[in-house]
Amino acid sequence: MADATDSVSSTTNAVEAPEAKSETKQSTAAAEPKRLWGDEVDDSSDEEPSASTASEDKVVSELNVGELRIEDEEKINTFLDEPEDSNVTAVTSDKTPYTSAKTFEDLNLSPELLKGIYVEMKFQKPSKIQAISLPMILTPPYKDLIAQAHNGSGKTTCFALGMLSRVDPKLKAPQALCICPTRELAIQNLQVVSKMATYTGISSECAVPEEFTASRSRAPVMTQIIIGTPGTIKKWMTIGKLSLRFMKILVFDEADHMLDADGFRDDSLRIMREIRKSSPHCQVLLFSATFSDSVRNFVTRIVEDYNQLFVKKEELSLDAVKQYKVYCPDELAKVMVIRDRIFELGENMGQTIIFTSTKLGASALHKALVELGYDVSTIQGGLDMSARDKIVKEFKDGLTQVLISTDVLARGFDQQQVNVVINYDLPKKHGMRLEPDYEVYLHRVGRAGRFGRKGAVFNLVTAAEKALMEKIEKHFGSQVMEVPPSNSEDDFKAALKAAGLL
DNA sequence: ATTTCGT
Repeated sequence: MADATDSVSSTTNAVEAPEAKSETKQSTAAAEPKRLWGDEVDDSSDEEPSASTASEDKVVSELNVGELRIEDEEKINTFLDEPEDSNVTAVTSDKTPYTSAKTFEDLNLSPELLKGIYVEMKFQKPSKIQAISLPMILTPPYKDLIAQAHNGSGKTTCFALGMLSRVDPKLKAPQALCICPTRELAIQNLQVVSKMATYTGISSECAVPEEFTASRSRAPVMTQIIIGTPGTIKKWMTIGKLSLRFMKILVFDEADHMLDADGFRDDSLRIMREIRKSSPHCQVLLFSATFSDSVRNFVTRIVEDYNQLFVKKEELSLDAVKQYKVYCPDELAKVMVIRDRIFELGENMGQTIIFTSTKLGASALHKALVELGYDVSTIQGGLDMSARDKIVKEFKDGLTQVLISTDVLARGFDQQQVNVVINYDLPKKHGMRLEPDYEVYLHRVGRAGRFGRKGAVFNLVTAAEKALMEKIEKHFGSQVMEVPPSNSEDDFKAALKAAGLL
């Protein structure tokens, strides 16, 4: 693959940056301390001494990716980095040479898959994260991968292409499995995969709970790519409907949540163990925008000989949107803010998602806003499957402007028209009054400003939540501007203007 | 708390 760069990189253990200039290899890497994937990468200002990036003769590429630094450790680990803005770091586990993909042609994909990428998906070239991760995924020996990727950076494409290119189109048996935390995310991912697969003849289906269908009455799975939620996948496995013998690749979307003790860890591990029993060489990919400390320590124990890729915390999408806080004396004030400010000003701002922490809270807010005469819809896990599907479809079709949601949509939900996110309440760690759930906060924020679009987040904060808000600001080190709740529209107008929405 | 299922 990648014949264009053969002469440069055939003997180096390198993932080349997409826009790497061939002349730029400099020997400045010696002083770089070894950094493991589990280490904190944030808050420490520039650990990358920018003095070494001698900018005189440097052509700044449009992707802002400079040359890679290569450093051989005494161990087999090789360290790859991007000096200029080291927001993506890849760590390979051995000497397997990887060359980053400047184009999709570099990836040795089938012509049918390539056509799907260009014609159906209308992609032109790999995003930064795709350029680096895809060669790691697709180059034999197929190593496991732990990848932290921005919200909306195209990580779905990474594992979708991974699955599609590892599947043998002629073998009519399940060969790729993707596990997601919610039904909605599984359905969304399936839509991406099946669109990408248009010309390949590769089949895909969802393994999610359905309202009127019993698993036991279905035929054994012959679909090649399965995307689903833990419960249904487990069910299909235990009743023998899902053969694992031909499984080549296992993907965890929102991997940190899937492997969090407080999330789906038990289910995920059980599924993974079963697959490894039948298919010991099944490749495992872990993708998420966030990895909490405890999870990333755990994760490195369940995969071995893995490649890894991570980005700095401050690069994780928080800067793409403007964050605001509105101190509200009580809950009524929150409703008034939504009514008088967001709804009144929001006409041309695109769609809005209002997050609540509980199903009850979602229903209560729904009731209040409907009573005020507003047309909102609400989704939460307590609803019928068909109702959930309908509400998501209406929102994705643009028929609904405002959607109230629990954290069922906090992760991964991709709707590019969403420019405003409202935290009706702030995410808290389970059972902890004063401890914010930073990961959920970041994922909620990530629903706005998809793919670098403009966006604004309004945190509606009561006195009881003030400490949470302060901790969140401190944790991310990002400015959350205060907007007064009631004085005049002008403050909100200014906030929305600053966010680029008015 | 939230998610997913089973029972």
